[in-house]
Amino acid sequence: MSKLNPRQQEAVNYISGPMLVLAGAGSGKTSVITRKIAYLIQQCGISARHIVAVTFTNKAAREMKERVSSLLRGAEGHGLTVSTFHNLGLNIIRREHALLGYKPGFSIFDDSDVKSLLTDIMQKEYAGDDGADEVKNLISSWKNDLVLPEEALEQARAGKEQTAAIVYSHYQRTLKAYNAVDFDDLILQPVKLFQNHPEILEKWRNRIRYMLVDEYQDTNASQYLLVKLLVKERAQFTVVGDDDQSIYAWRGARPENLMQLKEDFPSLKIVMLEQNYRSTGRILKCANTLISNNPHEFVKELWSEMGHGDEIRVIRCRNEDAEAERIALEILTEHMRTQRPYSDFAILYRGNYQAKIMELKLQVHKVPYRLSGGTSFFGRQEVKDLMSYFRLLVNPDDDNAFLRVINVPRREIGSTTLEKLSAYATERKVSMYEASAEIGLGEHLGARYTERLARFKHYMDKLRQRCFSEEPIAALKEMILDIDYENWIRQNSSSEKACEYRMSNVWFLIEALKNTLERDEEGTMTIEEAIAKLVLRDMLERQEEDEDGAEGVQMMTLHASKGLEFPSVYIMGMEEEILPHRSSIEADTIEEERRLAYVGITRARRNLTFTFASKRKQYGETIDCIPSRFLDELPAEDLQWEGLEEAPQEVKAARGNSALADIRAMLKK
DNA sequence: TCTTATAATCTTTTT
DNA sequence: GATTATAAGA
Repeated sequence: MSKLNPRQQEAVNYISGPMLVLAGAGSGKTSVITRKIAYLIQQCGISARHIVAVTFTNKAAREMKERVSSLLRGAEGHGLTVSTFHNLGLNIIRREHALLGYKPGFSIFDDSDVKSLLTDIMQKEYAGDDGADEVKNLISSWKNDLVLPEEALEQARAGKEQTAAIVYSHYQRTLKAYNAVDFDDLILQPVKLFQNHPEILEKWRNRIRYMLVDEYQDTNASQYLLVKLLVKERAQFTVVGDDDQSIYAWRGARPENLMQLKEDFPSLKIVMLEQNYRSTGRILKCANTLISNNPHEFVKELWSEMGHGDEIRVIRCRNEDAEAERIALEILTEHMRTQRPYSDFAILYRGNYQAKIMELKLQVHKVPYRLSGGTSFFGRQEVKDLMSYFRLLVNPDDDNAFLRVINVPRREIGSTTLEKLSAYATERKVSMYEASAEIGLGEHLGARYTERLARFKHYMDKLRQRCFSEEPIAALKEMILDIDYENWIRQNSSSEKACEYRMSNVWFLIEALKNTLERDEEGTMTIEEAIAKLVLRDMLERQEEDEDGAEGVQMMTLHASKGLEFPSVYIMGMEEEILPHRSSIEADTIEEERRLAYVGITRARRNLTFTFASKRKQYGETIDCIPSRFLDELPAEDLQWEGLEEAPQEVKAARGNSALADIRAMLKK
């Protein structure tokens, strides 16, 4: 406790009522949460079983767990729950699935599953699939706002919204038929359950005596309601958040929830943490000046005792190639000169697509790097294939998984056969998998094709039995050999090397499944649950870290960098249309982009460098870039510009940070 | 009826 | 500059 400053101590010690901790970047927020958990257990005599801490990412949950256990002795921490919102929701649905009308082994649809299902529905039923993405976003925001299909139909106004609402109800029925939930359901369904079954809610309330929520500004309406339901009258909770780091409004987060808290819980105690233990004064000044351009409910200003520090550099490069080259070379020479490990450096960017060129340059100069986050692993064909096999094994109702694996590898079952199977299955009201071996199918399909379908079903049936009665891992490994998946991958790979790499992903996934089963503390995990955890990416990142070791330059999106810190930070692509992103300029959500830049800046401990390109290739065409407006909002006296010599007159003038709007207008013309 | 080759489309961020 | 819809071969 002596390591904490007075404000932090206050935040840890106050347990008699609801509490909000407004924690600025680098103000020791994780310390407060972890120490508070230890305090609750050791000083207040609350059993760890009754404490639940919720975060947004698996990474944060894992880190918190580790830090808490280092503060505790022996079995004190046994039964403590530290998990993501989605994992908590999954556990609730798992335990209460019968009441919600789901069968055990239900599938979790990830983003790409949802998208393919929606395009399918729209093509079949509503002539055309244009705007499937838009519909997906609308449905997601309805779900985040606890709007059910019937209500959506009522309140939908414009034509677009109306079709979306119709698709929504269709979509929800289909999910139910597939015995599947999507990510939003993981929160929505528990909330519905608690609202309709007070006795179940009571049960969970008795289990959860104290609740802690991290990154509270990222909660959406349904997540907040879930918290509110669980803590209700007792109101024993602490939430920690920072409105300046709210960067997830686009997926339904409501930073207003911070204000709402004061209204919902009038006895709310607020503590503000403003001392920063991470960055130099210059970096903080940069961050403060930038964010002061946003309107504020809570005004806070970060300060630190870390000294003034070096100037912040802004480097202009000829094009995106030179930009990446510059960063790679600089990290290389810095590493050589100062012997600082590569892991001291981080490269941050707005979109994942920017990573590609950077990766290339790092490889050329033999700089080791670690690319973290991203959907890349689960987006891989071989991973999707295998996951679909897993899903179909534990959930035969999952038509989506069925369609993905039925012809992988080739079983000579094409679209026409599947159309007919689908029509028959719908008529009989069974899943496509179930329908595959039904006698009546023969009336609609030739013997040749019914035979092919039946053979597949019988194989999977046998495999399922083995998975549940004997060693599931061994059975799955055998399956991969049975279906000769390696050969299928080889045919679809450009080279033998690519094939090898993809097969290593396959075995990695099997290993991850095995480890998830083995690392379960209670020893009660079933294969269904292990697969569900895999979809939520739990247990996966840890293994990646174990394998690669920590050495290497860290590359990630600005979003993924939240909560982390690095001695040296490079933020690339500081240009209009990138940061702020084009669509944010159009939608007029510049504030969120500014907060994104703020998050990036506050990741840096000692050195901070911005880069931008004056020309860049897009759509295969070269376009002129305009430096980001955020650069102009930084304190000019703390910046050191570089590479402006050959810049066009307009950009040069922009440096002085005046009359910028005019110059921009000029450049745009 | 299934598979392979060519043309048209887009790119934010994530559990 | 890479991934999905469409058309022609097997």
